[in-house]
Amino acid sequence: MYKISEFSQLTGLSKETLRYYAEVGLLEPAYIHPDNHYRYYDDGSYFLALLLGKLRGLGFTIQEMKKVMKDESFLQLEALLLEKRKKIHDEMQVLQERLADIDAFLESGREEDQ
Amino acid sequence: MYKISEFSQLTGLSKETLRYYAEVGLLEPAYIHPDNHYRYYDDGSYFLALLLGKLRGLGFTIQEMKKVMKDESFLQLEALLLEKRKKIHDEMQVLQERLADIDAFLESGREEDQ
DNA sequence: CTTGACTCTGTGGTGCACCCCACGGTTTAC
DNA sequence: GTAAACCGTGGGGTGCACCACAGAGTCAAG
Repeated sequence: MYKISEFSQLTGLSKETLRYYAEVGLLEPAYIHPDNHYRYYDDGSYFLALLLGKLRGLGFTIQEMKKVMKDESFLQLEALLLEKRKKIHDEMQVLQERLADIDAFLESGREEDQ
Repeated sequence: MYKISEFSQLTGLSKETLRYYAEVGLLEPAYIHPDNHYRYYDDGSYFLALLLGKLRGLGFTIQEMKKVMKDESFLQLEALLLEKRKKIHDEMQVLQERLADIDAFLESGREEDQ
């Protein structure tokens, strides 16, 4: 059982982030001491925290991470990763269109100069 | 001279957006009646509002639009468009890397299953 | 036992680009 | 003249993912 500071160092997630993740129900501590309300994390938490850190790095939002955590067996993890993959792809499409729009705008500006 | 509602319809920018753009110094009304504080817009405003609407569609932030408006001659417009173009390009790079990371993660998951 | 390090809760702030609402004054059309 | 439509200001709220801080309680080491 780790206290929050130690767990923070183990996982690379800040104490505030851990508190926040607990608050939104993303990663609850394994145990909370009833008297002082200290949060205690265990090795199971550790595994989950690493996964969350990884997903965060991949650009997952809190809501998307929640979907991942809801399924304790992680059988859906692959599907959710593919879903995220598609979202990112769609975002890239939008950016691609913006690039094209800017190019068109630049082009129209150059014509006016002639 | 147009009052805000009419100008909103002409430009496609909502009244709240016009109020907001005035507040942040992006597009000031051509005239403000000293008694009732009504905002009045003219044809010069119209041109600028159309440009702002266009830039907004291209994903420009307020700060980026401010840069455009600071230069009344719009001689820098092309440079600012190219600057934005680069930013979008960089964003796409980030997304591209995320896609690759997700793919790598998917791949590592599949290996474990064997 | 003391002291310093740790923890908790609750609240406020961040940046972005607005939207919405209440309240009160104004204008316009009839 | 009156009622409907309009305008203003000020404030609060939105969603995201935290960070910062104050004040109070708690733990661990010497």
